[in-house]
Amino acid sequence: MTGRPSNAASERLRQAGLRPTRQRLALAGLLFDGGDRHVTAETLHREAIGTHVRVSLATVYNALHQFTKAGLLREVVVDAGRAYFDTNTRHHHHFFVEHDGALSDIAAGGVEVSRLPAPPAGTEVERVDVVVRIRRRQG
Amino acid sequence: MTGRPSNAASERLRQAGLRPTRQRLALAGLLFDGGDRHVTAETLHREAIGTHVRVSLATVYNALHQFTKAGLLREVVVDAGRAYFDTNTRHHHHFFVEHDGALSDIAAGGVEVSRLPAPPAGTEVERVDVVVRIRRRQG
DNA sequence: TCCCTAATTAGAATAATTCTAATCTATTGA
DNA sequence: TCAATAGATTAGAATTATTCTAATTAGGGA
Repeated sequence: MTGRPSNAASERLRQAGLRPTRQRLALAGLLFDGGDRHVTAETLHREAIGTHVRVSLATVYNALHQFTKAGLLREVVVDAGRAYFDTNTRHHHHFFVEHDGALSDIAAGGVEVSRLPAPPAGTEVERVDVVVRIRRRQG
Repeated sequence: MTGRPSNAASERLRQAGLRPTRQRLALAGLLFDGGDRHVTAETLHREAIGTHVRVSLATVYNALHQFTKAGLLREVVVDAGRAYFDTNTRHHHHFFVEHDGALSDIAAGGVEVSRLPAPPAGTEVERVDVVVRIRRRQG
């Protein structure tokens, strides 16, 4: 076992300026090997533990924030009590089921926001987020 | 001091099915005597203490949630770490400055959201929230 | 290889919120 | 009017979510 690790996750981390440590590689594998995902620190940590990766919850938080700063993830604000992270970093919006915390994407082209008023003097728009809160129909 | 309290705040609470207790009257006064406001539990508690109202932070949280359930307030989700409450309960949207937590309203008519995709099968739309994240222009 | 430096990890501390036991208040009946 | 009862309310304690920082680990040059 001499060669440097050089799989996709490792390369992705390297290019983001983050050392491909054991913990980060494992978390990146869970996050990026597959389709788009939405996670919280808690769900990702539980998943890591479930696959026998030894990593603390604090490290999961650190990694999620580092990945976000590096542009590999995007934070989604839909719940005042919990931070969600999305592996889809393209501009898009969300459906959110408050009852169970389920999140799903709406492609940017799927919603049109028009007639936005000018932002307050001295400020500029950074991003426009649309959250469609939905609930399961009773029955 | 015999007559029952019967000012505006008291009446508002009574109609919401909430006892007009000393704590609730004081908080309602701070919230509703004036124009529209945005508060967090922390800012409202600080304000109450500043006006010599003895009330615990937990009670402020309770009151904010009770007022929200009664339709006197509306929760605004713009920050994953902190709950904001808005005295403007009409349908509308928000500008949010992440750096300092400043919130301001955008009248419902000020934004148009069109071409919304149908929500996932078995669900119905409860509310559509638009958050325009802005930042102070550097300088 | 060893040392130096800087990045990284995770236990401890903090911040935000909720829970629940104790307290208070309104109402009823005597 | 007064006491007893039931239900609502308050706030200290507990929990949950997140961040901080000291100790550890790892990379790169001599």
